[in-house]
Amino acid sequence: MAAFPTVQDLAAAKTDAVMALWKGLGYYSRARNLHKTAQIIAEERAGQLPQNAADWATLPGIGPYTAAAISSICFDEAVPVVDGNVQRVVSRLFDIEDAVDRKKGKAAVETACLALIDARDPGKSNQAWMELGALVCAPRSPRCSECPVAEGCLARQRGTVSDRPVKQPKKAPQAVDVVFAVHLQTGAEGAQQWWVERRPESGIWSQLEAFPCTMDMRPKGAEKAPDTASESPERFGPVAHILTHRKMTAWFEVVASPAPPCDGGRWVDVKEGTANWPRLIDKVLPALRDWIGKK
DNA sequence: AACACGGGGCC
DNA sequence: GGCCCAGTGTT
Repeated sequence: MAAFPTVQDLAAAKTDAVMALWKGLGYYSRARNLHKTAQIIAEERAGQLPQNAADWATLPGIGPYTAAAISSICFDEAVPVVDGNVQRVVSRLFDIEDAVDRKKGKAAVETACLALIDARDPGKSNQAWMELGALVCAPRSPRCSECPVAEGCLARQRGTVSDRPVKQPKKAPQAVDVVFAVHLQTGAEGAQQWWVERRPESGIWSQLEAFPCTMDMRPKGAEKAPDTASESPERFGPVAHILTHRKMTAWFEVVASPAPPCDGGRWVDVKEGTANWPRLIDKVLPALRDWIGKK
């Protein structure tokens, strides 16, 4: 607000300036979308803000939650603001058995919310329900004795508070075997170097650098690495690494074949050289250097 | 519907 | 130190 007090200021700002202020907050696409939205409002809408939730939701970065929050708080529109807190409060109040992150359960929460909005001040009402979830109707150890609506809470009457909200069971991360090919050479100055390639634009580790690698999904249910992939004098590993949806097991194999010359690849000093590594590689680098040194 | 984004809170 | 959280956009 200090740097860009008006929509016009934000619209006129350089992307770098916006990103610099956002630094450290995460979710950088939000800053880009905010900037884009300011430009749309300033340049295509003559500086006029949308006046209702449906119109707000057409702008980049504004989804149902933000559209409802802005419209109810700023324009007194009686639309429910459904965030994680409200999902919890409402699913307990009405003891909703459907998963709140599925269509049916979402709709049930939304419908119940409509009955909860105080039309005298929709913005305050929405903020109150969110705050109730944040401070009283906590995920664990909710303070039911301090809750102003405990009397009418169905989950409390039925003893299902700790079972609400129901969420769709998330599927187990898939097991993946990764074999990195470590090509080595002795550089012009006599330093040992390894071959590093830029990752593709999309998919895992995009924008980063890594050793060339193959990735094999393990058959469903297979937890242990197949014997053929297990430890051998030729490869360093196994290295376990967990991502949001993948459970990786990695090996690093020094290969005899010459490094594949390609655009976006380069030789990096094993000792000093740095690259934009994925965390998986970053964390094993010291041990990997050690292992190569002993070979 | 599944997944990525990136920090912070919590155990 | 690892696990989970939660809106939005993309696939």
